[in-house]
Amino acid sequence: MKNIKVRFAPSPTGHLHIGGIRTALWNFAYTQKLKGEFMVRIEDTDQNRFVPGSEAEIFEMISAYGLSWDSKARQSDRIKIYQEYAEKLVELGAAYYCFLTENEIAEQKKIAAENKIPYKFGSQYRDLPLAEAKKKVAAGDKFVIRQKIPVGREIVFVDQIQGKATFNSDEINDGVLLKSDGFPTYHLAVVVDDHLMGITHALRGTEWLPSAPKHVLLYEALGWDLPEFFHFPLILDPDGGKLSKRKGSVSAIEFLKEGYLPEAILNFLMLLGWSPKVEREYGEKEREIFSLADFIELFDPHDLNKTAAVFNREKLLWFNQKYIQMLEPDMLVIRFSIWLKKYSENESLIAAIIDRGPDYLEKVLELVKSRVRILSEIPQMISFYYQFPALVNLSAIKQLKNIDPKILKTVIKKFLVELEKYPDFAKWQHEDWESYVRKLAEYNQLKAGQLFMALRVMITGTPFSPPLWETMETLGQQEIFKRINAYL
RNA sequence: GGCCCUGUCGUCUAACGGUUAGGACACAAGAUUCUCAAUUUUGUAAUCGGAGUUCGAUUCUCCGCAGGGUCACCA
Repeated sequence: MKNIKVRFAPSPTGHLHIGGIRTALWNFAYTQKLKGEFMVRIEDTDQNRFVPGSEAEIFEMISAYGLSWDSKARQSDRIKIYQEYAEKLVELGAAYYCFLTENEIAEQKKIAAENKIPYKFGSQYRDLPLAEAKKKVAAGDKFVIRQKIPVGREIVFVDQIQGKATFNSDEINDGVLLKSDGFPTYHLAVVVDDHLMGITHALRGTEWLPSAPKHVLLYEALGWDLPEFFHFPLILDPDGGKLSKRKGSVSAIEFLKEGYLPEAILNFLMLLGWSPKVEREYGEKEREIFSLADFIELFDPHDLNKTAAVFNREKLLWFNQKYIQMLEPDMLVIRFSIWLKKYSENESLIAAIIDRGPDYLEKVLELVKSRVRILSEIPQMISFYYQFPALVNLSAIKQLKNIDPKILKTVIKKFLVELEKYPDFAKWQHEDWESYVRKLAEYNQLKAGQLFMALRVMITGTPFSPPLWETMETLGQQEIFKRINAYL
């Protein structure tokens, strides 16, 4: 069996969509599994939609998500080739020069609409003798090359996911193959490239299924073998339709900015339209955590679902939290530091973090780890470990409502005074802090929980924080003194 | 609207024509607990509707209905 070759073929028209990462993942995984070749082909044949920098971002994102390519190509480098094949198709009678202008076509549509009849494209140049067409071309007439779709033909091909697909050629119109600017359209370029580059398996979204018969016709005209087609379903928005911007990020780079871990996103994405084919005991918990390596081993595009999947952001968040929890402490430090440098704009916090060093950061991160879903939540959560928190009105805290502020103040003062009697308190561990504060509450007949809360708010600036004792240990006595003093 | 595809808990999904229709996220309740989380236990929740085939249908067929894709000199 010959080696497989697949391609991921994005257009540089803006940020790479997260669905593109899924497409790339499936293509990549399949080649990794079968030791094939994975090509990234930049489909930049629309000069109007070209966005500078977008191509570089595509490659950057593929790498950032842990994937890699074996080869790459750019369609704008291959214009000559497409032109040759367009002309060859004309010679073969599978295409023709068309001199209809866009205005003339618009006029056709308008007339159809006025007469309330469905519009069907038709060109009087379809059967113009080639010699005459060439004469017009030589004379400098503007033209496009259109595919000459045969009349009354049934086009049948097999899709590995959708099954046998049958289309009637009469429902397809003579689409443009070569535009008047000399660039090919997708339909020409994809067929020429896939053949010339030796693509064996074409994995792409179902939005391409309706145009697949056009491609089949082109393969046929040129006498080429079809690749295996896999048209997989789209990712849907919770509101229906394609995944849209309104409810959150949609581009690969935005998810990274928000502090999602690529491996978590990959794990989420691989399960959108696919599930592992494994024997399961009835009622058994099913595995959902898969590394890229696991996935490569298990994935087969033939197992892909036919149904579109809704992008469930809650579940993505859950995956991300899981992956953060699974990170070793030192790895979390590294991952967070990289994210911070790249995407955070909180300069003062960044400076403070660098100043205190990685060991301190590691301690701090371990305290917030189980509370973090995405990395961008961390700065807010850890800032009090680095910066003096804002003063809070204690009586506004729910748990401190029915406690006399005077009594509280007295106890807090005692807390500081008593503490000085212990010579080695600078080295106190969290257990020491805990037993000390508990005793203090007991002697003063204060509810332990209330004293804890008061200290928590004074030290951290918020009623929701990581464990108090560990936090005190981490901050150290000097800092605790300063913060509590601010309330006296 | 034409053509094509798809309908299992709210969502992602599992189930040789035979299971009390399973798992995960979310949600709810309990346990744990210094707060918030995390963890853990339990629970609520689905085969779109109608005919047929069959001893038996989530699974096969047909008809409805619903959702999606597509009908560009965009990919």
